[in-house]
Amino acid sequence: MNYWLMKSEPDVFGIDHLAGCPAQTEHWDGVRNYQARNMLRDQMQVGDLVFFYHSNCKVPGIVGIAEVVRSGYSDHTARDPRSNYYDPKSTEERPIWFMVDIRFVRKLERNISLEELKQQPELSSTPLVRRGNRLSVMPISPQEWDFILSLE
DNA sequence: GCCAACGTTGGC
DNA sequence: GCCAACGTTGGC
Repeated sequence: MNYWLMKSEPDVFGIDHLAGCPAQTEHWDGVRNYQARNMLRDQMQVGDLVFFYHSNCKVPGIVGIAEVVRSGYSDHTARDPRSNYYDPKSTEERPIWFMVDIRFVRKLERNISLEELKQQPELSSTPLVRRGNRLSVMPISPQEWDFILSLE
């Protein structure tokens, strides 16, 4: 059982989009970064919990919780020439890119902004608050998970 | 919209 | 295999 944080732009796919999906479940496609890919492919397990983070918006921060309901499998958008995420190097037999399925669990009672997270000494070593971090999927320690929830 | 930070690409 | 150029991310 692991904890994660996943970033998404609310204008593109926000927490309310996830909540509105059939079965409140959606595949998390389009990750095209090897470090994030490795976590999707190798480490994320069914039952893992995910902080849903809104990035590239007015108030970036954690807005909800989701659960991994299918572990890593081939990201089919890499094989779709019409997709923004098309990568001709990825094939059915040898996929390069992976995705997981996540299901909406709940929204937080209030959004916890990046600004607020940065002010917490307990979170000083989490990758999220480190400057210049661009990972769209990152691990959260159990201690960090509990602490962040205690801010809610 | 700016720009710092970072990852990827490709020439050599 | 180095590294400059380029593209992207994402906070501000």
